[in-house]
Order: sequence, then structure tokens, then C-alpha cells
Amino acid sequence: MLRPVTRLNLPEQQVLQDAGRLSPQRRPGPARVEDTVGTAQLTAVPEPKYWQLRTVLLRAIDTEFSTGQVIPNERELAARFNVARATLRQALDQLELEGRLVRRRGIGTLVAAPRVGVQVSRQEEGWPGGSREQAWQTVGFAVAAAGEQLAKALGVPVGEQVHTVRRLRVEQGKTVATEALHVPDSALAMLPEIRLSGAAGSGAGPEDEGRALLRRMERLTVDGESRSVELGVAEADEALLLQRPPGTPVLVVTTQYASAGRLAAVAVSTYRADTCRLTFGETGLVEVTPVPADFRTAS
Amino acid sequence: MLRPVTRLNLPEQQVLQDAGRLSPQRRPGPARVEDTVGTAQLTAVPEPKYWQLRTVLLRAIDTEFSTGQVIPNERELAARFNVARATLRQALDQLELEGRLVRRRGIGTLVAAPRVGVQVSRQEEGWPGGSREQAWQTVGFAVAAAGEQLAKALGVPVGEQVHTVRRLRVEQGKTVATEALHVPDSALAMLPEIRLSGAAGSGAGPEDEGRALLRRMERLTVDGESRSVELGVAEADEALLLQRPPGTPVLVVTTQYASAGRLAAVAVSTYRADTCRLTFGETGLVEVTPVPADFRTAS
DNA sequence: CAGTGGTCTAGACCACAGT
DNA sequence: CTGTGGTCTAGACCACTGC
Repeated sequence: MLRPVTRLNLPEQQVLQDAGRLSPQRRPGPARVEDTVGTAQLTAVPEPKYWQLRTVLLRAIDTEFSTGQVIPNERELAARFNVARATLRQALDQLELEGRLVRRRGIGTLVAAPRVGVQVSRQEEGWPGGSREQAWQTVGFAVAAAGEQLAKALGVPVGEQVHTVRRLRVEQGKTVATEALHVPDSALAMLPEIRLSGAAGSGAGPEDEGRALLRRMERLTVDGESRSVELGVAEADEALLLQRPPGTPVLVVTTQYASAGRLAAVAVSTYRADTCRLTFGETGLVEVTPVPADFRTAS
Repeated sequence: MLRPVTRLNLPEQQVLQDAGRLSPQRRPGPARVEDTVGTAQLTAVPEPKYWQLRTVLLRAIDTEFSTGQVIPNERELAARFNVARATLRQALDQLELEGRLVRRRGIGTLVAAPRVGVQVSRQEEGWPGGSREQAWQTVGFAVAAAGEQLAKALGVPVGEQVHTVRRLRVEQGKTVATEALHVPDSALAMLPEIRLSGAAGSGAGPEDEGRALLRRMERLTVDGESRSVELGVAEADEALLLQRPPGTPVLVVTTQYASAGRLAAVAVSTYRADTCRLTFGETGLVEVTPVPADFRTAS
């Protein structure tokens, strides 16, 4: 019953917005032959159902819904389009990956807000120079011997002490990124110690140690930085910090800071891919126009 | 049978590499009670099966396989781990998203090569200055009136003529990106016409027109560019150019070029997220160390 | 032809939010 | 409690590759 991948039969307008419960032109019951054969075109439609569904749903949420609205639940949608729930979910997965939908367990599926543009640059990181410290929030600090991979990335021998600061980036009240800033001991050698002025009495927490390190590094003269961006997934601890389930797609930004012709620090930042658009403004000459999402398809 | 999400029972070493067909310590047949209950910890393992599987498989391909090797097929793996194929596929989906696996229909699942670092900058784009033209290959050209979104992105009135060049980026013999470079008519007004020297006799194709436009734009003095990077999926035509199925995750790079304090062009490049690591080398001071993938988890 | 990954189905139960 | 999305199962057929 209804096996070959063919065209979906859909109403033309008002696909989702209370257009009657269940499919208006189709009653529950055994599928009929016309469902699959229809007019005559079988080979001309190699597109899988879930992709057609995604396109239909995308148009629907663009025209019939607005940000924050909940769309009909999965079982309802699956019934309306005469597909299995798993197939419908495949379409929703795509739209969630594109940042167009947000799914909340126990609540429903919502139309996502447009991605927020987050500026990625040394100035915005609150280090060094610390002009906009509020963008990043220090949440942890640790010193440990460099493992194999970390040592290689920093260009130091295995076993050297490495200071690591954990920070969170909060934008518009939401945590959008987490970062691990690694600084080898040798890069700190020529920097003066910094003692925290206040609050050192009742025992400084790891956050204070982290802030002290950042203060110290403001003395560093950074004469170069190179970045790379790639797609990754959030593992357990990162997922927790980002308030997302494990496996959530993230944009991993790796930044290498050079000082005196030498690698002084490496920062690995993971941004939530669903809610973030990374912006790199080398110059302030052009204002960043909010990206028109999918106008790249316009030939 | 075996419903609650608990710990998977797995052999400790040599998980995949011909460790005997089917699960060595378990025969086919009805699942026993000890499968799910085991020692005593139920609440302590909230991780879904597919995520545990992903972790196990990740370790396996890191230790037991090398780049290009095929891992056991899905039905075999599903049987070996006593899970449904759909669940096993969820784990493989994750690893494919991370760029660790490549799946080829009719062939099998292969261990992916490390991502290639692609340099993203004006110099490398072959425009303007055209120092390394070979990175991008012009494949199409068109002139059309600007639609609403495109006009907004370019800062020109709707309906203005916009020249669009389609280019492909080929790295190590593989197509890794496609780009649409949009230039409004008004930005070309002050530039001299360029006539192609050779091959203009037998009718110039759209590629030649595209190359002519790029030549013309070399005259442009670019005094600023700003970029943004976000996650997207390849639609039908892009997917075709990238030799991937629709829905493939891509990194969308939007670049705005300013000239004389004005937006002169917008380029939208989509890079295959599975095979690319974008690098932004503002200065050549630091060599980009190949990214150690997941050392960001190291506290 | 046999073997692979890709798609789809129908049904079940779980975890969580709000009542 | 009900309703939502999240996970998992067992099975089927399709599309593609290579022999």
C-alpha cells in the first residue's frame, strides 16, 4: 500500500492553519490506488516524501505562521499528509537543522525566531583589552598537564601545564556558546602576576581564578590570530551548558592567538548552530545586513 | 521486550573489526531479563541508545579502522548490537554529520578523510586581483531584475538589474563549494567595459560572460568586506552541484563587499559541511594547525 | 544477480510540561 | 491526568553498485 515514492497529494492553500481536522479530501481507511498512481508521472518525481514535506511545511510556516507560534502536533500533521509519523519527523528534523523550527518536549513545535548574529572577533571576546567583558561570562577554571592533542594544538611539549578558562556567551538572555580558552604555562612566563583586588578573603572560586588569568593576559600583545569554523555536535557536557540534548549541531570556532611570533593561546568556541549566525566584521565599514536566508537559490 | 532506555551491553575491545559474526556473547532469540535490568542502575543512564552507539562506533573507527575503509554494513551492525536498524542508523547519521563517516549507496559506509581546510578570504577567491583564479571555476552567468530579498541584501531598489556569476570551488579534485556572486548594475556604472580577447568568435557562453564580469571587477577598489557564517541545507540545484542529496548540511558564507563606502557586491557561498573546515587567516603569522577534532571536551 | 544504503510504515512506550 | 515530542522496534520495498 502506497509504497513507491511519488508526489504527495496536498491542498493548495492554507496547508496547516486549522484547515479542518485531518485531511479534508481523504477519509481514514485503506488507501486507494489513485493515491500512488495519480496522473501518470512516476519517474519524474525522484524526490523523497520527507523532502517534499519539508518544502510544503517551509512555505506554510513562512506564510501562515509567525515567530513563536506552535504548529499542529506531529500526529496531527502526519495524519493530514497521510504519512507515517517517522516520515513527518524527518521533514521536521530538516527544518529544525535549518533553524526554522524549535521542538520542545511536552509543549509542541514552534516557529523559530531568526538567527541572532553574533560578532566573532578579538574585541568582542573581552580579551585582550577587555572592552566588552559582558559578552562572555567566566564559569570555570582549571590547570592541568597538556594531553597529546592539546599539546599539539598549542605547540608545546606534552605534559606542560595548561591553564584553561571555561566561558559562556550570553546573547539576548540566552546561552549561545561555550568556550574553552587554553593558555600554556610558557606563554604566561613573561607576564606579571595578578592578584584579585576584592573578594579574595572568603576563598576565591575557580571563576575568580579564570578572571585573574584573563586580566593577566590583557598585558599580552597579540600580533595575529587565525580562525577556523567547522560543523560539530555537542557532547554531553557542552550540551548541558548550551541547554540542548547531546548531538545538537554546533559551529566550532577554533582561534589561535599569536604573540611575539609564537602561539600564545588557543580558544575553542562552540556556538549553537540552530540559533547563531557568526559574523566576522574585519572592518566597520559595512553594516551587516540581516541575511535573507534562502535568496541564494534565486539563480 | 527490552524497552526502557538503559545501558547497551557491549564487548570491550575489537568492537567491529571481524570480531566474529553476530554478537559473540549473545545468540539470536528472545531477549532475557538481564538485558535491561543488569546490575541495578536505571536512572543513572538517561542517554539514548543511539548516542551510546555513536560513542562506541566513534571509538571503534578511531582505533580499528583507517580512512577509506568500509565498516560492516548496517544490518550486520544492528544485529551485533541488538538494536533495530533504524536505531543504528541514527548513530551513523550523527557520525556522518560530524564528518567521520561517508555513506555510499550500493557500496557501504566508509571512514571519512579528515576535513580539508579551505581558505576563505578575498585573495583566495580570485577576485579582485585574481591571484589564484584556479580555486574558483566559473560555470554560469545571468542578468536579472532583483527580487525583493536580493534587492534588500544589496541595498538597491527592487527591479534593478543584477549580474550573477555562478562559481564552483574545487579542492583536491572534489567540488567543495558553490557560490553566487551578485553585482548590481549601479556598482558597475563607473567601471570600463571589458571585451574578452580570445574565443569571442564562435559565440561566447555564459561562463565567458561571467569571467568578463570578474575581470571588470578587478578594477574595483574594495575597501571593506564583512562575512557571516551559518548552517544551512543544500536545496535541489545546489545539492546537484555539490554532488550530494538534497538536505545535505552546508556552511553558508555570506560576504558583503564595500567600495567607496557603498555595498558593491554580495557573494553567497555554500560549502559542504561534511568535508570542509573554513579557515580565516587574517594574517599569515600563524600556521593553521590541523584541528584536533574533539579536544575541546578535554575540560 | 546479490548486497548495500535510502525510504517508509505502523505501532509501542518513555520523558516531560501543564492541568 | 492528558498531550506533546523523543526513542525504539520489526518489517518492507526501493535505488544504486558491482559482479
